[in-house]
Amino acid sequence: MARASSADKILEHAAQFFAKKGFTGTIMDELAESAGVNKATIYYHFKDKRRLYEAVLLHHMKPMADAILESVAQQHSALDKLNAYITTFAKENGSRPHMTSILMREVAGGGDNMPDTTKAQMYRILTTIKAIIVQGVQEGIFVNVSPLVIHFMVIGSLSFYITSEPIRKAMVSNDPQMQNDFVNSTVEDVALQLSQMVQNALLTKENR
Amino acid sequence: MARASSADKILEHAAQFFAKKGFTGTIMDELAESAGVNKATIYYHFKDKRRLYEAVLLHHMKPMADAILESVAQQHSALDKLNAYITTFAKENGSRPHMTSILMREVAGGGDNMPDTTKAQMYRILTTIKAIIVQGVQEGIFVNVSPLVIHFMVIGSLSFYITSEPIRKAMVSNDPQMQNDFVNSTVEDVALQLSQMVQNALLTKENR
Amino acid sequence: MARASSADKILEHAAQFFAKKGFTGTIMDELAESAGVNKATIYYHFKDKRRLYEAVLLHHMKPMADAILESVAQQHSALDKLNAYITTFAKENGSRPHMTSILMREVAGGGDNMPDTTKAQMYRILTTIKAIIVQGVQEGIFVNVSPLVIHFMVIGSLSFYITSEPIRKAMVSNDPQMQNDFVNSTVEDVALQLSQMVQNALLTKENR
Amino acid sequence: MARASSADKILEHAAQFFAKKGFTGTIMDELAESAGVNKATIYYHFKDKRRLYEAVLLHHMKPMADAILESVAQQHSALDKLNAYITTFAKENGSRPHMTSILMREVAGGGDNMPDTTKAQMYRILTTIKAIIVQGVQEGIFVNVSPLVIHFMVIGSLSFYITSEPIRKAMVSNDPQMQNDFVNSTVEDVALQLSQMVQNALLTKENR
DNA sequence: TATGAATGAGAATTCATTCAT
DNA sequence: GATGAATGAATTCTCATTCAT
Repeated sequence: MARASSADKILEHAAQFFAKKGFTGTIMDELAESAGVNKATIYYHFKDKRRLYEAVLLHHMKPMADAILESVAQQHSALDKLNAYITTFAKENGSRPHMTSILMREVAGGGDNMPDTTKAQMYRILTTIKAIIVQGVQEGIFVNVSPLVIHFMVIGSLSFYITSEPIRKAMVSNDPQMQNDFVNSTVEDVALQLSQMVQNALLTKENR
Repeated sequence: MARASSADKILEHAAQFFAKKGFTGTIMDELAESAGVNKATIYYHFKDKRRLYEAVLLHHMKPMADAILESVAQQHSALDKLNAYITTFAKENGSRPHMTSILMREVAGGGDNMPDTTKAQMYRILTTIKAIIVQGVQEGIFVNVSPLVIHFMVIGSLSFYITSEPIRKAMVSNDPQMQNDFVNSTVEDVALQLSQMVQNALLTKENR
Repeated sequence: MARASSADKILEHAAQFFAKKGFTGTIMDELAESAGVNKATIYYHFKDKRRLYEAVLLHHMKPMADAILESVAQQHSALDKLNAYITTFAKENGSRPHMTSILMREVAGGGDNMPDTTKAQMYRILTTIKAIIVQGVQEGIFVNVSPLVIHFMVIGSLSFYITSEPIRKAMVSNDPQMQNDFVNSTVEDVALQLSQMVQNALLTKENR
Repeated sequence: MARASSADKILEHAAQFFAKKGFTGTIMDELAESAGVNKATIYYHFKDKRRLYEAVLLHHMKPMADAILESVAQQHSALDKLNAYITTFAKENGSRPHMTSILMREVAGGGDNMPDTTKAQMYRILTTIKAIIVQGVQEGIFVNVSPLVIHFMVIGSLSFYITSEPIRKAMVSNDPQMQNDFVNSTVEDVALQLSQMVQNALLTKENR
């Protein structure tokens, strides 16, 4: 396997930094050192900090959205699609925790510096959940509920769960009793419980 | 009513800036101009940027946690407490959207910048939901589920809902059809739906 | 007399640097050190390098153009005006050699980064010589010649004379015989000779 | 005709850049792109920026000085020599406007960056005008005047005329009336008028 | 309380130059 | 001859903070 190129290393470390420190909190000097390249090399490949940021987002968002849409497309019933949606969303975000953090910051900041390419991918994901719910309602198995609420319930729950890991760890270090409740679970566990809850919330009485 | 003091104006505009731009993204010069005060005046009142940040958080977090704990304390059954928890959390955050954004950023960043006073308030809130669920399980009406998952479901859903408003607006401006689904709803609506869903998820079959 | 303010000191040293090194050749660090102020102080007063440059030009160009127009206005005949024009132009430039250098660079570069305010002052000067020549032609004492050629003859000769001093000195250091011809003369001398020549060139035969 | 070699293209574009932007203002990346070659190719051919600059100057200065000295040498009387000097100087510079700009910048900057080879050529030109005037004085047809003043009058007038073309064009674009005076003339025209004026200035009364 | 001026310590970006291929 | 990648050394600009008034 080929050694990771400079550009790849930069992209990888940049994702970590942007996640942990945010855009303004990320310092190019530190990033360069962390990635093991000269600072000017970052500029050679990405022109400037903002474009590096955009490159990082693009690098993750498209595959993530692709994975979600694909896994949903492979299912037929609205219920299976919903589960696929939640599961894949959880899996993708769980394996790209940096991206989750970055997107949370973007949401918190009103998305003002979210590149259009990223917005486009978010829109694809949002459109997908909407279609699933519309289908479920037509199938007569879902109550008529705002797709938006469902969407935010899913991404909100999972995003907070994924990104809150360090905080949870810090919290329980003061209170070992909470260890079990707060730390020892996986994204998959949470996704499963979430699936169950969302089903309970969405399914009409006669379909539960 | 007394004219807002310099310190109050600073606090107010600082909350906006920290929410919109984050801690590192907030520039003291811009804050001063926005608040209509001299930059040195900020330093006179708050010593430095970090202490200003802490003042902003403290200013909002304590009342918020107080309100939640109080409203929960006024209820007796676990179910009523749960509803009070969700409703008050939603109301408090809905009226302090800046705080919601700031906390989301903190979570995204691993809480490294979060002052201990803020952590303490978050801990109070977290402890409350845990107690509610424990009570519900003891009452035999709740299934035994991780309080953490419930907590993140609530704060995740609501936080994303509240903070995503500008993004949602931007999204629908391209697609007026989505207007109804994506924008025309209130935090209260969402809190109600969320309450219902969380109940469905938590209540044992015989209690639904 | 008040001590020179930081802004004044910066302006003064900046003129020297821009004259000697050009815009791109001027290094803010060096300028700050030379002016005895902190680098950030330059930015505090002038925002950025370009605006500092513009401030320097504005600071000199307006008084220079004013002086020329005034001295011309005090004369009545075209011939006296012409002499006033040349003499004042020479005196003003002789006492602001930095400005002369800066303007030469601007001319050499096509004026692309000459601020509009500077262009406006140059235009005033150019308009003045034109009016003088038109008047002289109407008075019947000047031959009909392009004012532009006269203008460039005057500013070209004087600008080269003024700015070439260091080069001339360097040249004669190799050839002491040339000392007399090349160095020992003043701007006033040259202006006088120039006046004489321009008169000879402009006056109709019967008026010489 | 052979396709221009890389080195030729570089030399050509470098002259443009050095004229338009100056030495420090010329950026190797931009030059490479403009010349359509890889940046490293410039270094392959010219070693470094300074040597490229020297190559550009040498490429033009020697032929220019040669042409002037030759054309002067073909004349016998001081008057004819003077005319040849002015005419050839104008023609050479008119056909190498980049060189004129570069030399103006050098003069403006005190010649610190001027390579010795270039200084040598300038010295040849300067020596020539001096010899012409000395001869004219000996012939009894020229008044005794500083050759330096004559020299600067000639090169100043012509240099400003040649290099100011873009500025003049910009000026008249606002004032079409000036079109005729300011733009529609050629270097040859100006050289002719200049010759006439310099003759009037130099010739003793009885020889005019 | 409040402020205009000033600044030290960064932080982003630039740019001439080199080098392996 | 030529080039894409990489870099060291600047260089411009920023920003939290201080201080005299």
